[in-house]
Amino acid sequence: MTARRAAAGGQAGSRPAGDRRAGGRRAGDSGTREAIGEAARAQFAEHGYRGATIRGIAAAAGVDPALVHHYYGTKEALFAAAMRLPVVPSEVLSAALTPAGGMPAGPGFGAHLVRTALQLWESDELKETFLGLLRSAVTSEQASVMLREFISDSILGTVARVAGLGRQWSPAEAEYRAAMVATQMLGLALTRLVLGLPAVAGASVDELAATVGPSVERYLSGDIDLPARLVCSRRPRTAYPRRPGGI
Amino acid sequence: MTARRAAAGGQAGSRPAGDRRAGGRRAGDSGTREAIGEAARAQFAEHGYRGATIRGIAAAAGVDPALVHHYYGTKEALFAAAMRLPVVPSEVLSAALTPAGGMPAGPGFGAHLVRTALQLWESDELKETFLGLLRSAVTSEQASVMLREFISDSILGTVARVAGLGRQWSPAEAEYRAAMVATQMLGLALTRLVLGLPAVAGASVDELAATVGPSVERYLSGDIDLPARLVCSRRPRTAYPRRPGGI
DNA sequence: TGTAGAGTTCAACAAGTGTTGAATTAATGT
DNA sequence: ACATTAATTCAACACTTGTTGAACTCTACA
Repeated sequence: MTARRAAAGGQAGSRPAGDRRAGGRRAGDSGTREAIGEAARAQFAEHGYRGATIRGIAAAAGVDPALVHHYYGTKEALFAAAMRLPVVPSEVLSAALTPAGGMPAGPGFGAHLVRTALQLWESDELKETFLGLLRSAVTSEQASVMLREFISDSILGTVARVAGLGRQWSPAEAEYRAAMVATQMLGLALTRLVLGLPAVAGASVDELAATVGPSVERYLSGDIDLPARLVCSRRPRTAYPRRPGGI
Repeated sequence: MTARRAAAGGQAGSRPAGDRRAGGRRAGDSGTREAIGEAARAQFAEHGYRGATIRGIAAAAGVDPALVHHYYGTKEALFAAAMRLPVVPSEVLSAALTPAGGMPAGPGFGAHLVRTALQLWESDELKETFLGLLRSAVTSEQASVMLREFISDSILGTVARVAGLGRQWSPAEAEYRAAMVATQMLGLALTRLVLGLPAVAGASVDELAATVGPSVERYLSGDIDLPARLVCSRRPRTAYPRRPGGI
């Protein structure tokens, strides 16, 4: 309660603290909208789309539930707004993925990638967005689409582009290789952040990077056994051939 | 609606179809309890613990919601009962993990393991249990504990035991290696079954086994970079040192 | 035949959900 | 000083949720 004042610090508010009259406008430009957004991101990250409630978000922001609907219309819209990444991740990713001293796809690149990702979601608002997306995508159709697009467009595209520098990959092969990386990285996130498997959650970033890195590197630049249909690049891109989970 | 008759077929019921009087006992031993259990497993698999509702489960079983509470007491108890594996998986796993012709940890063992797992949850009641557990573990504390224990005890233990035949691993090292396998396999399940990433969901079992298999094999029998604290086996087992997700 | 008991349904309660509209207060522009 | 408008709260609606207790109907057994 009243966590809003602390959370939205530095935006405005020259009025004395502790005033809580009933109804009425408070100040010209309080950071309430942003406070609601941050509270929503935190709640979605912790409970997922279904588990997070408007009343809970409002309480965390120190605000009436009706204000949530006043600023963001519906719960879906609030979720979409809260899960919009604060920074466009492609540039951040490209910058983070290039190790100091050029040579993006050289040896040790996999470990560098894993370490970067682990550090990125170790403590940040990016972690909240990612966790909220992951927790919600498992049950909500909308969130599933959002996470899928987020992974496909932003993450996989960038990873494939950076890692494929100097190589001649068909788009289909690049997509497949990047998807394998996603497979490993999402499993790492799931077991470490969500499930809390002891051996994974208890390991350090460097340890995990050293162990998992070579697998990722193999997916990106190794001599893997590609599906036969991908070698001659007939580009079956974004074909969505099957969806076994019924999502 | 009235899917119960079809779902619980072959149990009993010698009365004419289409009767639906109000109240009262129907027959001596209808398979209602089992029908409710199956409906619950399906609903939990599709919507997760929070998303599945008692009324929905009852409707899927063609039964009054009160009957659900009559047989299984509360929703939590129903979930626990529905997620109890129909077959003890350790024996199934051990049998499935040993390729025809001995030599459990030889070359190609990783691909065999991946193929086995993919086929196992391709179409079965095991897939429903697993999906229900996975979908629920992301938001429900109880389900998270269940899935963690399920993975730690049943899966990881068996995998580590089978793969470590003839090797001298400390328990801590075996646990770490098996956890890395879980990392990869859970990521595969998440992207293929839940998220439906095109490149992963569209690939065949054999293709994925060929691509992912070597990674798993490396985790199990390869020369990986182990954390330094694991080499001298001071057994920090089940230590739960940290849980970043706040689960 | 009668009685105990299991199977089943009905109706409702209390709590929590997203959402809405009216009312209230303060800042701002004229 | 006055009207406008944005920010905020209150109170409620319509709905869904898990859960409960009473009632009803049939079978099984004495």
